[in-house]
Amino acid sequence: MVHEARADRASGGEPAAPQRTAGQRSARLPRDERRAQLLAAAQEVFVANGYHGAAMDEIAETAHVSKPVLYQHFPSKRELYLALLDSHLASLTDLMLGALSSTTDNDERVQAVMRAYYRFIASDDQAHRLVFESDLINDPDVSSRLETFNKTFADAVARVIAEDTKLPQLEAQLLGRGLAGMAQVSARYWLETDGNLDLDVASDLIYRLAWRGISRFPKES
Amino acid sequence: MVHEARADRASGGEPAAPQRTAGQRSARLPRDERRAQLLAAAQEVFVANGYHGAAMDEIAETAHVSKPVLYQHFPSKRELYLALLDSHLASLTDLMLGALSSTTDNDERVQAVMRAYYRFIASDDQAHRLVFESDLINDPDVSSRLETFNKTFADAVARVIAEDTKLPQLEAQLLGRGLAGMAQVSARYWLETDGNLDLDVASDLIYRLAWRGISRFPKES
DNA sequence: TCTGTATGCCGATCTTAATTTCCAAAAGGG
DNA sequence: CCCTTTTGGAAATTAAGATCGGCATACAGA
Repeated sequence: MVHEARADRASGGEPAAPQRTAGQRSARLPRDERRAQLLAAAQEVFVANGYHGAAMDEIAETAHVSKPVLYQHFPSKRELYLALLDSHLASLTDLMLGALSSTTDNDERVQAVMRAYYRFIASDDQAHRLVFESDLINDPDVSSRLETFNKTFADAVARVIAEDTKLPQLEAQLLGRGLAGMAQVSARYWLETDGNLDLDVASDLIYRLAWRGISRFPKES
Repeated sequence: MVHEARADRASGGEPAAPQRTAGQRSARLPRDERRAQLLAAAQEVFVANGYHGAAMDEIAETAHVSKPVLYQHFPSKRELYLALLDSHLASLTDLMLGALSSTTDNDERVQAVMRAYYRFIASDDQAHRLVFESDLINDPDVSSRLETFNKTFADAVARVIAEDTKLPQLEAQLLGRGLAGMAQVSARYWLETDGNLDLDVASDLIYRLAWRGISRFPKES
């Protein structure tokens, strides 16, 4: 059951239709399109199995392509993973910073950020599994990229906090990290119990929890 | 440079002293002690390299023991890891539930829980890296154990929240998960920037953030 | 239309690395 | 002194990442 669909190339040169039916090896593709397709296949397999659980064999198979093709586009499994991670982190960063600059009111800012976070987690490519549940965290490149993102995000939140509470940098940053963690963890939990709670209801709940916590935060208890 | 410390056995049978100097292969040990020693060595290597980065070779070497000895105590690398994970999760659960039952005042409860969390993260065996930064999360056994712990903890917090706010189960649980995430993430950040902020100061900051957020949480904004 | 060239693609290996096991030697108790 | 238990060197096994050489296809220019 390995070579079930190979007759197309062996049976003469008749090019017939340029597009093949699903389940076949793909026809020749321009480099860019092939690359995009490989990334999509890798995304699927990485999300389903994690980095270590994913085999290059399976990624190639998912893309209906042989392994050498994969290696013509990405020098290694690790590079392939990093390409996906970078792409997701870039778009997530855009979402976050966009939400932060969507208003000048800090209250609304927190609400917008939380909602953006939930939207990202809910996005149907399950990018969050690659980003927040990576099993390659020990790789220095992976952890440094994640740390860069977390810092960017937490610092932005910390600025809002510092502005609203006059708390010193260091402490505002700790709170920023805490709120970032709250968003991440609660959103992932919400996703698993989806159907029970609407996205906006859930993210608003967390937003109110966060905002009540930080607004006019007292320096002494 | 692989077998640098192997002269003891090759150079005649002279048993000399029953205990060896450090760096040598160990003497015979009662089964329990040997097991404990192996667990300690595994803990060290797993923490330093993650599950996938850790080699049974290195664990055996760290314990000054050969690989077959390791396999006489643990049937596989995975079982060895699970034994450690179980042990850490059990003690963490104890810490949490202990903190929750240390008082009947919800305000103080939250403070005690946060402090306990920070203490666990700060514990010098770095157990938190095995628990919260595992690169074996895709293993069903690992993730189910983690989920069990998270549920236990978040449910306990959710009970406090429900009591204080009259919020429905579902929403209280979401907030519970969020606060658990806040504790985890902020504590790990705090650990990395240690020296800048005292444990009690940091955990109190987070506790106040959490308590302000949840106490008398309004059902409508 | 014919031919040369560059590009895309694949089957079949190669290689490495890490877990797991085999078997003979040593240690210690009765 | 023998017999059971424990130990380690070395090797078997497996699995997965990475590669080699050749074949087919599209297309440009004559």
